[in-house]
Amino acid sequence: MSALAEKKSDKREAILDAALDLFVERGFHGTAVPEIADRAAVGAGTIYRYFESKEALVNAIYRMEKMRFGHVVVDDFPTTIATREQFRLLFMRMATFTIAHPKSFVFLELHHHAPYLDAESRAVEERMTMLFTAVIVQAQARGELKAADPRLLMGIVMGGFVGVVRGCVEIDQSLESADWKLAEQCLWEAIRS
Amino acid sequence: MSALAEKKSDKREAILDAALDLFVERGFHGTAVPEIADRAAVGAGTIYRYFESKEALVNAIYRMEKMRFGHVVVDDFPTTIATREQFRLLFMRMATFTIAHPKSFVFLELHHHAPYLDAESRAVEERMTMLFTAVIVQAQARGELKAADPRLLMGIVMGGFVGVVRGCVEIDQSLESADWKLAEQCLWEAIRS
Amino acid sequence: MSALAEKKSDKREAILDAALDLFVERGFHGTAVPEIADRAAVGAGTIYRYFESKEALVNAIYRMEKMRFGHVVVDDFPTTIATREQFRLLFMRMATFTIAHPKSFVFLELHHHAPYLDAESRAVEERMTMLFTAVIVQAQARGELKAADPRLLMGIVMGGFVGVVRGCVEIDQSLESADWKLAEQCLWEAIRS
Amino acid sequence: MSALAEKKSDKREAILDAALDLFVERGFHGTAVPEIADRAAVGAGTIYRYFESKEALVNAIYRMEKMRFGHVVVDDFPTTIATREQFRLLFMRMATFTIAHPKSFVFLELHHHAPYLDAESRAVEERMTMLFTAVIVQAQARGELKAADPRLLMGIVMGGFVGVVRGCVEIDQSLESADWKLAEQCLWEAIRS
DNA sequence: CATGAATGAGTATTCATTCAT
DNA sequence: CATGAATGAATACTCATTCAT
Repeated sequence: MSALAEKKSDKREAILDAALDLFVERGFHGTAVPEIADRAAVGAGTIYRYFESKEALVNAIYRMEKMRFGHVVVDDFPTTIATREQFRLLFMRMATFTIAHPKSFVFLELHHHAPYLDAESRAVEERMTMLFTAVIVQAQARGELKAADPRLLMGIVMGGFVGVVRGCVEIDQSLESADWKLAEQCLWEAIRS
Repeated sequence: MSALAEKKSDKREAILDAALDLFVERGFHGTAVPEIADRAAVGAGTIYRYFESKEALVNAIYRMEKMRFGHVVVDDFPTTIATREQFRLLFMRMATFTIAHPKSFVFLELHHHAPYLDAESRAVEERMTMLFTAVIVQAQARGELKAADPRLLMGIVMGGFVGVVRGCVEIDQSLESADWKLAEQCLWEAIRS
Repeated sequence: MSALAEKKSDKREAILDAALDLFVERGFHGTAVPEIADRAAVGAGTIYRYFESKEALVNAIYRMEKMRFGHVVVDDFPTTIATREQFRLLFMRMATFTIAHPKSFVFLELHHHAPYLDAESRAVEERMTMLFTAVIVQAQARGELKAADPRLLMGIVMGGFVGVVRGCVEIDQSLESADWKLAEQCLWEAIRS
Repeated sequence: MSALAEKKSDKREAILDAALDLFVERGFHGTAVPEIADRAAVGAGTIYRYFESKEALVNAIYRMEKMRFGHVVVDDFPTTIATREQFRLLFMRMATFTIAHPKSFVFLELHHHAPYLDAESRAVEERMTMLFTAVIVQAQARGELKAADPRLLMGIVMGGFVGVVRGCVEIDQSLESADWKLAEQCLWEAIRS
């Protein structure tokens, strides 16, 4: 109402942030709505002014974070540069996103295919998968990647990336300090022909 | 209570199986104890004859499965054969385990570092990690793997493996039919020097 | 706030109307204050400018409707005409009121002795009962009504009247079309000596 | 389990009794489930072992009491005796039921057509109404009742009966002491031709 | 031993009421 | 004056756990 910087609702944002944190820490079912309210410093009832239910809330977070991920990683993705450069760019953008929003990344990982995600959330996920697949297929056509099921290659790269991130998180190492360039090189060698 | 084959209690086994299934399907907090009892075809109270609490149950499963994984994957692991062979063996043993016990594998993945795992469960996990690390360090000493933090390499390999499994699960493809040899080759190339 | 016709506040009236409707449809506890606000097309807070609480609101309605009923039914009630005529007049005035304000009548019926009615509301109710009783006692003194406890006779007449109204409401028959004259004759025969 | 007299579940009965009392005193929406549990001296959760929801509970009570009423009032209703005798029997059976189960009677009155009654409950109600209607129509055919819409006559009689009961309840008079014979005579005169 | 009825603390959600704008 | 966002106590309902049988 007052400050210019307060574009959208303060509280909505606070709720989303708090819920993201807690869902990452304790899981969806392990997080009580009043806990979210407490951490967001709002009343329990306030959450229901912004989200119809706990499920609606988790879905809102999923879609928002997935799209944020998409904006950072796939927006303006160059299709004409060399495959090696494409891979590096993709990987580094993913690293950039993960460093900037580590919780978001972990959240997206954890909720990949959770039963409480609704059709729309799943659609957002699917769109992104198809994008990646297309890039891989194209590169395979140029003979620059191994001739395997694109899903296998994608599984290896995304899984490997997650493995690196998890390694950092588990030992409380800062993500900035990770050897992203080396990891990128490893995973490139995994899939290049 | 008579048959020789019935070493441990029938019921205990049934409970563990049912709980494993449900924890994988719906998560720890998403699974009610009476549901476990129903699927195990025992009374709800019976669960508490074998396990002190729901947490004790999930920890028992975690330790049991982790050790089963260990038995299949690391028992009698040859230290003298070539690194390439060591990697292939490790990878294929992991594939064997995952094909034989897919739920167990997914369970272990999902509960990696869950807050309700107790100290002992974490210790089991740690022991296994150290084992893998030792193998990697040794191979690095021989100059056969990239000279990176062993945790990075392990993250890539384990993550990549999980990525392949998840890929199969997501598209309901049988794990037997996955191209394990190709995946193994990819991940070897990822980490070899 | 300007027009002469707007004696009391527009909004107060709208709130009373909306609340009457909803209390009849869903009961006192079954009606949410914001619902009343919505139907009255005012803000939820506005209700509290006019009424101290939900209870105060229901009491205000009760007293207002009870007094409206009183004005139609007992004002200028002739004490000198024949008992038969008195009864006919009373009955037809009640019918007139019920036809004009069916919701009000049903509301009064439903909230007869509700625990959230306060002392003043109960007093309004009592005054009206005493009036009726006096008429009955007088007529009994003239030997024109059965020599029973006046409360019994009043119970029969008022109950019978309600029964007729409920019959119409239940089958969605318009109250105008009811055979009021016949009903009046029935109930007169019930109590006449 | 033990006592012979304990045919059905003790607790189920206690819950039904407590709920009947409270629904009569405070209405459906005005009664909290834990209040019912308290008065029934059972845990709140226990209610849900016997009834799926609060609505299921109120419907169970409605059906049970309606049928109990039916058993007392309409079972073995003689069709061959004189109409005057039929009416007296009906009326006195209703009085007997009301004296024996006053709360049940008031409950049935209050929940007549409540929106949370389900189709089955409504069907029970309808069956009884049709029974009464048939008796009235028959008597009209014999020219012993006024030639009015049977629903009107039924409304007058049932309404009048309720009026008498309410009169007693309001002044805390015992129902036994009511002058049922006189009331019966009044209502007979109301409808006889 | 095994059971499942019983429990009550805990959960998601609603709603009467307040108050800053 | 009027509002409706915000609140938190209260509600219906669930579920881990116990215990009499």
